[in-house]
Amino acid sequence: MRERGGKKSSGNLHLSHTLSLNTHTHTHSHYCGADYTAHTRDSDTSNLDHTLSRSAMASSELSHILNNANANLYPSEPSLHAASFPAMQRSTPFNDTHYCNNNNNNNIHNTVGPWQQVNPQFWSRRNVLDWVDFHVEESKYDATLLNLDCCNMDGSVLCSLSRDAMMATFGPQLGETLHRNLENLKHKHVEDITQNCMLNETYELLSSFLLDLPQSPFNDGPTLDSVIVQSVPTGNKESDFSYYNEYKTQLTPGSDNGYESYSESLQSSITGSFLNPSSPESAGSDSDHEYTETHYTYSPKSFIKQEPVEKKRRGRPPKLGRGAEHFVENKKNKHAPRGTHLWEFIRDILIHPEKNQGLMKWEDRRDGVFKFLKSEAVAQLWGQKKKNTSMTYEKLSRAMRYYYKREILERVDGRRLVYKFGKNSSGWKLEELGM
DNA sequence: CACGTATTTCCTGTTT
DNA sequence: TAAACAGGAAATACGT
Repeated sequence: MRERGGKKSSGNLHLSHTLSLNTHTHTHSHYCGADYTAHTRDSDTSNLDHTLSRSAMASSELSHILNNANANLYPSEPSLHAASFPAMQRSTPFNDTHYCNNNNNNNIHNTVGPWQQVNPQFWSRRNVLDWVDFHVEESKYDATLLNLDCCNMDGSVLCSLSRDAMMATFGPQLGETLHRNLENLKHKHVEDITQNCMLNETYELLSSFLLDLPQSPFNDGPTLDSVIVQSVPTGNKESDFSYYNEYKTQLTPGSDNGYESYSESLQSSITGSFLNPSSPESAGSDSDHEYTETHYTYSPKSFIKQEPVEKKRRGRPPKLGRGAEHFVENKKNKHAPRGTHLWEFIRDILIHPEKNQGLMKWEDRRDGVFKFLKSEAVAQLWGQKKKNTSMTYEKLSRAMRYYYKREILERVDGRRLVYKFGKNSSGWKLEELGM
């Protein structure tokens, strides 16, 4: 699993091995597809994945990529388990060069792990471990100086660590390297998500998208480039991440299942692209959030946390950046188009079962009862749509609960992750959809 | 600018 | 025990 081009670990401790011996928290081969006996899964999800994997094979390259990823992540599917990462790597602009921008090792091109494909936020503990291990080896750091317990965290926890926490955890030397690399990975992943999103929307949905824009400047003869350029975020991504990091003070340990983490991140970055062609925000740009950051100064002996310059923002993040606002204004005058609200977003995922890749499913199609299968992935997708990287299912579900009172949703008691559309919702019934 | 709406964030407590 | 669920309270963006 940690082949990395056959490179030997030059006397350094293999962290992943050591830690897994200590903790027994890891299942094996989350992403290599070699050993898949350890996984057990919800049968609902499993069945759905079978279905979706089949249907997904038909169309785009991204679907193909997703299947390959699923094969690695859900290796219990016998027909798919042989597929491997090359397709994924091809699909993402995320490359070794970028990843390796902090070091000069020649072996690097062969030694990066699958974790590099994935938003660090979704890393499993195993991924975190591999990532730390990689840097320990690259920097010839003496791993015996590391407290292995400190590596026992998943990506969401890792991402929530501030710079000084990283230093404290991994020591000044390694901590600095890791911090810098993590920031790069996070930033790069945001770009990847955006690019994936744009390309999918553009290629898959360009015609309907443009047809939907009677007032758009594109009527003069839009080009793919013009769409993409207008859609690329211009905001300060760093602020988005610090926003996320600083808010995530309560560290909720994420799933420890590597396959799930991979899957969810892929679904966040890939599946989301298919959804809501008419949503303005999905084509919008980052806003110039002015979230204040906590600043740190470093001195050899101490880390001094400086007080934030301003108070931290709370509540709803800005919908769109200025550039995109412009764009959307042209797109549709004034009124919020279909897909703007959370319940519409959820509905739109549900009414495109062939494209939702197992994020959600109908429990009772006629009654409008549905279930979140990958709640955190849906939340991430919603966050992606709203340009809010800190969205979680917990927060999304709070918004869902507000719908009960408005009768957009009805309660479904005793069933976790299950909701039902209420009388004030629309657009989901078979009749309404002409089916 | 005030106000209403629709979240988003945070929190405490409860249930599964 | 962790993950969901429930809702109150407050913050925030955005439209009117």
